[in-house]
Amino acid sequence: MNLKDLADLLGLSPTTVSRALNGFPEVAEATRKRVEEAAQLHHYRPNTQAKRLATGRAMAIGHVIPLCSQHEIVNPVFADFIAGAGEVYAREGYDMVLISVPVEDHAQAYRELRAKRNVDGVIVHAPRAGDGRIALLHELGLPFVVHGRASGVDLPYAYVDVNNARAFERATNFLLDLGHRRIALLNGVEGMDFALRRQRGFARAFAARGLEPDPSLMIAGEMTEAQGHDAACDMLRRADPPTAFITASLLSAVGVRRGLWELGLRMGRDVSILTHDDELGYFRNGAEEPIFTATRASVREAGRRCASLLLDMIATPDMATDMAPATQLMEAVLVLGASTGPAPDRSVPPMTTAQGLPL
Amino acid sequence: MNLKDLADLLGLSPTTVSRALNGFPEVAEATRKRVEEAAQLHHYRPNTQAKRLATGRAMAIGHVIPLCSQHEIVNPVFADFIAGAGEVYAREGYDMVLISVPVEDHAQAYRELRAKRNVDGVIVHAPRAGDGRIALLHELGLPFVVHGRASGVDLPYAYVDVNNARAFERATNFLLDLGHRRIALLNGVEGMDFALRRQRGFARAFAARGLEPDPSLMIAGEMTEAQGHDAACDMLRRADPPTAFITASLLSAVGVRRGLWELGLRMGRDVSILTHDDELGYFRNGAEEPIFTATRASVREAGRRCASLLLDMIATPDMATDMAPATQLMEAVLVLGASTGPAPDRSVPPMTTAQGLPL
DNA sequence: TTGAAAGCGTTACCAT
DNA sequence: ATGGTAACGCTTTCAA
Repeated sequence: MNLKDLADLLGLSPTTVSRALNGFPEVAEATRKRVEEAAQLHHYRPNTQAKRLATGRAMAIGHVIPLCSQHEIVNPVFADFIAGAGEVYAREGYDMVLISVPVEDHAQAYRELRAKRNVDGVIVHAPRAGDGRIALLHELGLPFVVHGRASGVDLPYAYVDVNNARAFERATNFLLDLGHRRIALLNGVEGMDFALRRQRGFARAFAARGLEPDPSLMIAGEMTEAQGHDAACDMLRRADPPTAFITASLLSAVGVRRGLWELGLRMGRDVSILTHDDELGYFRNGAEEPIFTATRASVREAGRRCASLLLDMIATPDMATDMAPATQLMEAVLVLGASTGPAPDRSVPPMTTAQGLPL
Repeated sequence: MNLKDLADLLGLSPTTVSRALNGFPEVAEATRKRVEEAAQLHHYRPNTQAKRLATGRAMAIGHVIPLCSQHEIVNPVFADFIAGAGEVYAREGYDMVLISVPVEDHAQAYRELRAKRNVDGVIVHAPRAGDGRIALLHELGLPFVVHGRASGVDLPYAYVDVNNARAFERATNFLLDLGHRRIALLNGVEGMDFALRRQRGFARAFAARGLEPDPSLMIAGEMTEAQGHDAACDMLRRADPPTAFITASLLSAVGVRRGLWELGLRMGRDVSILTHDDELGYFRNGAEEPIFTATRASVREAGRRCASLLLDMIATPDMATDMAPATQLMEAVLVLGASTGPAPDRSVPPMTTAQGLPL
């Protein structure tokens, strides 16, 4: 059942039927009703490909996943981001196309994407510092929104990001206020923009007090349970162990926690742990809540915002030139709960949400 | 730059250019060469939408994600599966379209998918026992491959699955052989087919020795770290605690392990833990390796196989009627390593791969 | 070996 | 308010 069949059936022209179904104002109300009923009855659905060809819009958004054989796609955060974005696309009638690209040939892949015209825009995942994709997409004139940012890229571009630097600065300050001086930072893979910003915030807190973090307590790598465990065991066995850990993901924190147990130490008494839940701006003390669940709402929200932003940009092309209002920085939220287990010697007071802080 | 432009440029007809580029045998070798060079030079890429409309093939596969507000999409396994499938699609020139559907209206969603013709086939994720989607897709005549199976569905259908029942039967037997009688099963969400099969295997091992598992030691739920932790703490504090745990995911196992530490117990000495890594058929003792990494290769492979299978089915439509050779059952692999920490009283011998076992 | 022309199922412009 | 017709950019059939 296509448009013509339906039109013939109704004794109308395809034009009128199309107009009726697409809500054009000039069609008579009685006609519209008749058309809609017939469409319903015969389960008519316009052929996507034909529509796309005729309108010149792909009605699809590409999510390009850098496939460096390792991280990112395995990141559970990714799945929730996708879920959030998917909500928006579904509502707006867009398809979400996943495109995994071996990191080697960005350029080629994006060019093809552009030339083949099968997406109207692109979400850029996992930006690195100085990420070349931004300049490339600019050059190609393909609308895009970055999930995160890319330090060192001077071009204007739309993004949705968490305030990673401030979040880690506050977390570090919190620990410094409690008297900690030897604080370990378990960060994400070097080169990733978010990791860079987190490190900056960490260093800034020290610098503000004329202090310096110990470089040997700062490590970068995959944010796995093993990373946390190994780092904790290694660092805590040294002559001058850290008294606190800040980790870039809940998984790492779980690992640190396991390390503590193995060494007979107690979280909140012997060692403090602050966890930043992947790209979300949540911190908490330890991992007394289920892994992943706490963060999901926020990542979903980020996905939703990225998608909406991009669809807006596509709808109003001139918006692309005036990028400033399109960028969104989700302020990090600090949620520091009491630690679990036996009452800690040094209790951890709840901290309020960081609202309206300047960037 | 479209086909006509290129043709004009070359002084050829669009027909010939199209033929040259699509490898038709009748075009002169010299012409083909000339066309290919010009195409390269001018970065010509056929318009996807036009091609799709003309050929009637969407050149896209849909991955429908049941969005029950909770599980599945958060499942990190999903991301790797997608990566594997993505490899195949990229190679074959297919797009991967992600479609998240609120569980309520399957039927409607699949019907639309079919009517709009924007995918050539579908991968069914997270099948439940008696999953209605299989009958629906059959009825719609939309090619599909299931990742997993659906107990109680009598229709023939193509799937790629792990031998969950046998994997859990073997794991249970392994523990029973060691003398364990009170074995806890920390399973996935009730209703999911894979969880059902795992439970069946577990029960089968007991039944084969005329034994019965204690129902109070069998729980079903989200496979999170918290699930494992809470279950471990709860069960181990009882009057007759389990001496071993079998968990349906590595995350749960990490939780159990944390529970042990908190209660002052040692893995491998006081309590054994066997972990089944999500849908992969890997078992191991504890979690001494990084979470998620061990499983990745297998899930990717499953993704690859599902995708290839579906593309084959699409290429040769008659294959759909003869489904038997299309199904693939990946035999579960048992990898039981030595436990970490101080030498356990009861050492855990390495177990070889299960190969060529009957279903 | 090449080309002209007719689709593919829409939308959009210009009449009426 | 409705209809004829020309795009959209490709593939495919039929001639030459």
